[in-house]
Amino acid sequence: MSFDENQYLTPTEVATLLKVSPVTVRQWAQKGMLPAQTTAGGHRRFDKDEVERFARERNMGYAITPSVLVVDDDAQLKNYLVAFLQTSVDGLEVHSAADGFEAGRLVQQYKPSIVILDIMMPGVDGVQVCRSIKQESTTAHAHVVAMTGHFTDILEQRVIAAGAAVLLKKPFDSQELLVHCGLQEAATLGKH
Amino acid sequence: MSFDENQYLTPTEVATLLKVSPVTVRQWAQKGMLPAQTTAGGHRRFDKDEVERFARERNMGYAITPSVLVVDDDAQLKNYLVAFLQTSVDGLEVHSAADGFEAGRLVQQYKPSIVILDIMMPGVDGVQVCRSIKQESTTAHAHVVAMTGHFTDILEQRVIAAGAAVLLKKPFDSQELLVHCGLQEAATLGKH
DNA sequence: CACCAATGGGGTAATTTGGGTT
DNA sequence: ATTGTCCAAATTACCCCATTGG
Repeated sequence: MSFDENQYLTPTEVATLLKVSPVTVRQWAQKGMLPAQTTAGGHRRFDKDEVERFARERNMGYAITPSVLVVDDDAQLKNYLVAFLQTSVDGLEVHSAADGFEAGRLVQQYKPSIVILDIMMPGVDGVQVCRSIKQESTTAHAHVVAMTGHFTDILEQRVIAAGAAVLLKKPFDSQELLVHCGLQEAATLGKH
Repeated sequence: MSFDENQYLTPTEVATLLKVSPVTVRQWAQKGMLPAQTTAGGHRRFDKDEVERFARERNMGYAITPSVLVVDDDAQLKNYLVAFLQTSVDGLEVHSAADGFEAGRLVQQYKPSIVILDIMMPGVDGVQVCRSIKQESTTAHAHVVAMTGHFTDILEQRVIAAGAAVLLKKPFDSQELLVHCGLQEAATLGKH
């Protein structure tokens, strides 16, 4: 029961995620169904990705902590969005990136359920990023909410074609963002 | 300060690598299972090679499979380097990225032991990328070989300060690359 | 030199784990 | 196929204070 930052999972953590007892997880590991590494003392450690794959292959309910990734080079807007989301939705895990490299790293690390993406960042082809997120199976599930200060119909078409759910025109209403993220209900609950 | 690399690892770094808590690393050190040097103030510093040996002797996972990530927007050079590395070193795992987003994604996914990085890619601040790789504990171990077509002493200073092992001036000799990657021996072996 | 957040050390107590067996 | 229980051992939490590194 430790932190979310760790890349590895302990047997009980896996058990909790897969809604099973630790003993069962142990068996799966012994039978080689679930690949595991070991510590010096022989305790097993599991890779998040392996567990996820294991769960998916067997259609098990895998309780992934929903998280949001905000990608924008405008530090002010980025920080505002992070703060807004964190205060609006209780317990929501929010990360942010200011450039393409960080965005890629965090997408792969957290595999967020929602990506709020500025598609007109200097030096970053947002449409390509969106396409990339959708092409990789480990991140394709992400709900991409794109945004831009230079809205055109053509751009909107391209962004949607790349897999985004919507292209928002800056500036936009905060509540509108929540709606497009599918978080409006959670937000209402969180405010009480 | 920077001869070559971070030859030494701090307790938390070791803990992250071996998928264990810092406390446990401390115990291992106390019991003499894992050799450690100590600072004047009594804090422990671990030798990279010792940690690797420790992990190998107990066949814990620990990224023993060395892998290389090539980052360059020039598709021709990128593909050449990938092909060259794969044929030079037998069984070497090589990946490549052409933009910042892909680079970030692959760094996080494979946590390569070596990153060959063009630091003057359009729209990508290579120095920042290098710094980012070195700052994150899960990828800080990577040996970064930077390269550029616009070599200056100032740039070299900045790149090295950001954590790269070297800044190569394009064009460079393939053998030279292997040397800076620490792969020359493996290459020789692979050729027979 | 002082400041400061993050990290590390020592120690004890609490929790978790693997394996055998049910 | 999954889980309960027992036990010795491994790992971790927690406290308090020192060190590290900017």
